[in-house]
Amino acid sequence: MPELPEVEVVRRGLDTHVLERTVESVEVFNPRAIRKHLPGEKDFATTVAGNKVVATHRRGKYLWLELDSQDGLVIHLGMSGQLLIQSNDAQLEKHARVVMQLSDGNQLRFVDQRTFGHMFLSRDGGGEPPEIAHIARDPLADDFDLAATIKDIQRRRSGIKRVLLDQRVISGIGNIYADEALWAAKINYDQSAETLSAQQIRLLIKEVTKVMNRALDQGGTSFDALYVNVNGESGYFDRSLNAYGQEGEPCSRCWTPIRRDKFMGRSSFWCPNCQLPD
DNA sequence: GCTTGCGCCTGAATGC
DNA sequence: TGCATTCAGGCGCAAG
Repeated sequence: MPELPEVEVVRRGLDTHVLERTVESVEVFNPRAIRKHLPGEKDFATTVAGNKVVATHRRGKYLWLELDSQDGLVIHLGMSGQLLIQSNDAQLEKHARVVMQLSDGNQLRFVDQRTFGHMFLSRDGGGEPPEIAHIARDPLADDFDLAATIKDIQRRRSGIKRVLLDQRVISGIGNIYADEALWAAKINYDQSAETLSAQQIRLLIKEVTKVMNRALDQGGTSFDALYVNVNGESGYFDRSLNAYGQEGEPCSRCWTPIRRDKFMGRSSFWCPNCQLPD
């Protein structure tokens, strides 16, 4: 699934292939893809069409295209979403949800098998879309405030992993990066955030940032001219994972078998020796 | 206000 | 063989 580094790669791709182009027409193939655009399909298509893309932005895993009408086209890729640049005559993908005809003869296609992704038009007159104002800065953002984030984490009583996944506290961290950062920092996923020291949290954020930067360096180099995002897969999957998906495998630090727990309707992978519960 | 549980969705993998 | 069930997880809603 697209992690934050992949979303940033997509944004850069949009900068190259969509910026300064006009959206000539819009076709919605699955209304679920624009379920958050409350005025509906027809309004979406007619309001987006005719506008030029003047800037691209990202916050956490949200993208938005700034249009010359000052509206913002907000996009989230969800679990399986891709943005592809294809020529007009290229065969439509099976899971194509929204197709936008661009003025340069190409199409911007939103393809999403599992339809967790979505897009909508924010009509607030430019600037940051208010609909995503609750999304915190991610660790790669220029204005990410480390000290304030540490303080915010320390006042939460939930388990640290739930806090890491809470986009209002810190954005861009998914299940995989959370497990890997917790493993690297030797912290149990269920330990209450308020019991962690500032130093421990700083280490956690440092680890997650390191992983994101590595994936970003990788993703940035495997970029095809006609593909904004090649396959929606994380560059992180190419690297060896220390915890995520490693159930039963020996921990690479202490050889204790990695354990898997049910957590928030998903899985948590952790080393029962290195990441002792509090 | 804060914390917690879960529904949404598809297709691959697994179970009977 | 074939049908049913489980699993994956980002996000936001709603209940506690």
